[in-house]
Amino acid sequence: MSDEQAKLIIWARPPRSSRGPKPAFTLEGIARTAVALCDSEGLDALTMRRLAAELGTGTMSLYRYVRSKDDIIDLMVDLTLEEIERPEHPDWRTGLCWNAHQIRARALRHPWIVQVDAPYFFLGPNGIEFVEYLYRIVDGIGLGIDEMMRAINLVAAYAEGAVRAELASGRRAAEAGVTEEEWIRAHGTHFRALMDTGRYPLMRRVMLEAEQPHMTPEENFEYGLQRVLDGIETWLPGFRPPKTETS
Amino acid sequence: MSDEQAKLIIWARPPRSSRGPKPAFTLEGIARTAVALCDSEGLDALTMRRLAAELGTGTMSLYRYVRSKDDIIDLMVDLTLEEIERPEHPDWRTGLCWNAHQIRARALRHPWIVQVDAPYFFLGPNGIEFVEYLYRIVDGIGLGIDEMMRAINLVAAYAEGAVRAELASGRRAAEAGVTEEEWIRAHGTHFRALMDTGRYPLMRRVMLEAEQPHMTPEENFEYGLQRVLDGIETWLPGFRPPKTETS
DNA sequence: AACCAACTGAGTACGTTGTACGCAAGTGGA
DNA sequence: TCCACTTGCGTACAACGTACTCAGTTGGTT
Repeated sequence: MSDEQAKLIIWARPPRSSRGPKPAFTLEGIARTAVALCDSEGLDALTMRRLAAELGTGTMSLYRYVRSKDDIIDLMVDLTLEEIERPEHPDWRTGLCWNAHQIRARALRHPWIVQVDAPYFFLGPNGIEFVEYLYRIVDGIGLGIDEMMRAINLVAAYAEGAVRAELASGRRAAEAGVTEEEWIRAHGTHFRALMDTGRYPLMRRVMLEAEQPHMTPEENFEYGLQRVLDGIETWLPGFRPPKTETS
Repeated sequence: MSDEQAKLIIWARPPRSSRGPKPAFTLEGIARTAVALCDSEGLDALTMRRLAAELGTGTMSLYRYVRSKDDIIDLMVDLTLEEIERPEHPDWRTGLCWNAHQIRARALRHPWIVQVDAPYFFLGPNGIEFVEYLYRIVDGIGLGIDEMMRAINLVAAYAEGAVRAELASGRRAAEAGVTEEEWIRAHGTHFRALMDTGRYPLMRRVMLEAEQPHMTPEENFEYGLQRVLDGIETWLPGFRPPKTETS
């Protein structure tokens, strides 16, 4: 861990000389505090002043460790990859499926993640380890490096997009702060009127049937994921209709 | 168009009475100016003062039209849906494929879109028309409303996730402001050293083979999209070869 | 024709944000 | 011992979203 800390420093700050007082904090500690803060109070609560107070130090002290607030967010994203285990899998489909669910679980634990701009541009120690792990899942099944990359990116794109849609609308609804009844009163009548114009017969059906029990978000995610994996499977070289694995 | 303007007002502000001076602007005009501003200078350039100046009015005058800056962004997102045509398609696959490409094209024209938090929570006039259109694509092929919704959401999740990944890393690289050579010097050597540890043989292969020509982003997007559509197709009623469930 | 309620545009001001700058104090190699 | 170089951190500033306020404009009512 302290070995990886050294790598982090390269990204966030130039390496320290041996002169001068010992730093009172570590990048990891700072990031961990920031993650805890955002987990409980959301990304908007992450302020340099607030984070410093949480750490019991002065605001500007943080800039001895990072160059900007964005650096902190990069470190936070990398830190959350630490909690994703990396077991071996019997085949690529099981592996990619498991991975997609891990991505979703992480996003549910840390909902602020879907709000950060380019979460995968910065590759910290955990990120590197994670990406290598992804490639290992699709390695040895007869794919070239480009095909492996495409399969990984495809599953990642779906998982990110789906979980983002799942979380974002919920957060927006919460931010609006409206109780459900208030929302219905403000917009529901307007919507109902729009539906009654007859211009939107299909959306009308959606609204009517939306009142009966639906799939859980979890099941919806799983459904889409299986379709994506199906798609990869039909395209994979050596694929046989019954579940035969080429090795 | 002025009919739709009336709907917009319902969302953004209570309806106007006939008393008092005529408003100098329209919601659509404000949103259009804001879109032009963000297209050319990015989402960060969108400030209330800047937008007001662009319109040739006072900053606080904008608040006669919207309740907050977020309202403006909602209007902008809806406005960009206006430029997506809605032709008929011979079959659902052609339709969903075309739609995914439209989503990508829109994001390339308006890169700031992938930065807004929950683009589909607010359903403006164009958004409603667009969603109804999506349902029309998958209507009449024997799907229940839930299945239709799932098919649409799946393609949307992939398209959003893929285009977000495609754009976000590019924007981050641009923001870093580093020329390619500088980036290589700052991080490339660090990366090379990491690769030389032998811990990441697959990423090493990626880096080595990444120097030769790759697929264009367009082709990569198309590849993933076809896999997603394949996945839907294998699941559609009337097509039942293998039913592999892993969980 | 006169009135005034309801609107308009817009200036001023406030709280909060990220962070540049500077300084006193601490520390290890010379 | 010295001092180059670190540390934590207080102060300060520009820019942000927006609440408050007020003069000016308009059209329905009298």
